[in-house]
Amino acid sequence: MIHITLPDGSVRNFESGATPMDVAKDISESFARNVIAAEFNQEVVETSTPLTTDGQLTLFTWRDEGGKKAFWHSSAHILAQALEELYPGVKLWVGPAIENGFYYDVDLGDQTISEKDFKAIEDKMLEIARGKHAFKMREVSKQEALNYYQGKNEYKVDLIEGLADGTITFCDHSTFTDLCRGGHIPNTGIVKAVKIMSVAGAYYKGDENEKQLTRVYGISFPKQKELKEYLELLEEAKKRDHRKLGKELGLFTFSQRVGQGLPLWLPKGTALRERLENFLKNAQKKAGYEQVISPHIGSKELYVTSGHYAKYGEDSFQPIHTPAEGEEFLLKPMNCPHHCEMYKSQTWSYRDLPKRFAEFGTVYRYEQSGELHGLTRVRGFTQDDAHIFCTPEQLDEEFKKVIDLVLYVFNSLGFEDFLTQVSIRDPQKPEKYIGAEENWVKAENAILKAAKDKGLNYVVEEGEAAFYGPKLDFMVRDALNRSWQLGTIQVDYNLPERFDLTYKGSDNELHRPIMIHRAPFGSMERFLAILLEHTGGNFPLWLMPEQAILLSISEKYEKYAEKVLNLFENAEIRALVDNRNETIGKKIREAEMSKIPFMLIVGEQEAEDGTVSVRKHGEGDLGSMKVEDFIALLQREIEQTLTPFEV
RNA sequence: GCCGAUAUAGCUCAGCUGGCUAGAGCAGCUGAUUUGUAAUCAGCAGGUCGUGGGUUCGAGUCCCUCUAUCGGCUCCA
Repeated sequence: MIHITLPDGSVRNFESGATPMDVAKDISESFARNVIAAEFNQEVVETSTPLTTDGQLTLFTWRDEGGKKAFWHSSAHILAQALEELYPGVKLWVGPAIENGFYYDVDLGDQTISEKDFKAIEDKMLEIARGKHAFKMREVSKQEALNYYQGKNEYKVDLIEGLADGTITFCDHSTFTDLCRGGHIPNTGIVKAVKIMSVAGAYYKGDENEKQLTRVYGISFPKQKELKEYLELLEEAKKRDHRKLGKELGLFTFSQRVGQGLPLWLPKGTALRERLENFLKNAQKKAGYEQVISPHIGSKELYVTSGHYAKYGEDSFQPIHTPAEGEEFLLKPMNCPHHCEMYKSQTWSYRDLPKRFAEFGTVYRYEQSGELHGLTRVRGFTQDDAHIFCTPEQLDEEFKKVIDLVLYVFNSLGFEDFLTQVSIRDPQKPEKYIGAEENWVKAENAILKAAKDKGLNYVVEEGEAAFYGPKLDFMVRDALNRSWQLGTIQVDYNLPERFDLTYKGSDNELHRPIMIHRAPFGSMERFLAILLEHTGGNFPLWLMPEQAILLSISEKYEKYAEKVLNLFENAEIRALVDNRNETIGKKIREAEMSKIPFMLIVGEQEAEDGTVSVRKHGEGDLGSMKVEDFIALLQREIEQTLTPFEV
């Protein structure tokens, strides 16, 4: 019998010869699965090492974020050492763990790293790892720290100057030393697999005006197998890339000649998009919205009034001049000013409010070329925009109604795993925002209250607000786990002020309405992109461009196929017929690849019995059934995926 | 915009260190075949190798410009 002291101080008894893994299993099965290293009496041991004496055992896991962070942050140290050895004179800045892996920012001087150098870096890292060097923290005085880097590394010196004496620590392993706050695995030997993922430029201190350093991205694992699985996962994710699927499914395209960031919607993509629009229009109609339309350009004066011009004038497409009249116009970068003018087209009583103007408004923004990305970041896109003009008393209620609408949209499209974020001002940078302090406070409080009352699980982000007001954003991740803002709701006291919007109150005085900007999808382009990546192109049945395809065994059954198609059309089922002179195998293969949910094979048997032989995408043969039974089946499935919006 | 990489037929890709009329599969067209649950067979056609310039006896291949795309950074009303 041996006595093992666990990290929490408790002592347990085990048979002599028990391994750290046995101990871990004893604590919990799920814990054991995540053990990556064990330390016994301050010696790192294999998790399968038999323990024969009493002692203290520390287990390292990456069951939680902390474990992964320590593992990857330690790997960043190994990367830094490898870079120092391979690129003499390299100056290190920082090397944190990130969500998947780690990076290190370095100044390579006049040297460069490219993909063909990755293997050498990986080999060097593994060589260092195999040395099983312990990570040892030590405290140093500010002066010692400065002396160490003075004249050798201005980035570290700058870092240290911002730190308080007495809080500075170095971490050593092998012959390598780095300024570091800590959080490591016991030694380098636990890192068994590394992969350099990419190199990129990254601005020093994240500031565009500073020097650009080289950022080396990597990932590491305690087992080779896990690295392999991770890389396979990435390959899988690539298959769901909306740019690839959009091409394969014929939804949209881009043309170098039309211009970058300007998507071209093909017939299938347009049908899909229109279906999404109608879905939202229906819900909005129930929720008391009225559709409006505004033009694609507006006078520069309009955006000067709104304040957008001063803030974003240089980032817009530059003014269109009409020399004869001397006027200037901008391509519409947002719809709100237009809707404000619509509001001003007549006088309103408090009895008329809230007024809800909705528009699928196409806007144009001159995004920097390097920021463009498929359909998620484009220069011309359509917002499912609406502006609600309401009284201060109505604000809370209206805001909550909008949250309900956004949640309805997300639920109907299968987005369950979204984040909500309350974006407020950066108190350090008041110059970024317009409007009175008291209004900002009111607006921020209104959003926080609504989010709380609705039970949203939100995070608060300082400095993420729009320049005219705070917002509540709904974020969804793409196939590669990158987070994108989709739905947004914003409270605005400023535009009503700038446009001098009013309503007559019950006291017979004029009052200022409050404006809510909101877009449940965010933009049709980005929403569809993320939806594509989530579903891999297998959209909810109600949204599918083609819900069923009739595949004739041979051209002889064309008449019957057409007859069934007619029945479908009467039942408002979107279907088509593949009556080509091809084998049934080929027709099935192509229908499967184009992700049509139901394939209906019709041949001699079916024509005789008035049936279809049903094959479901991804599932296979369901057997044959009467045409009317299939119609009922399909309609039932649609009802299950699309519940109507309840106000 | 910045750093790095990439660009060959409608699509996916091959073309080694520069060397005879640039290849394949799929898609397309023509013909044969009339087919029972993920690719029937044969033939034909299709590319000024992203653009413009340069080096060279010779450039898809090497160098530069521009354009677009990809991974990041910065930005995102």
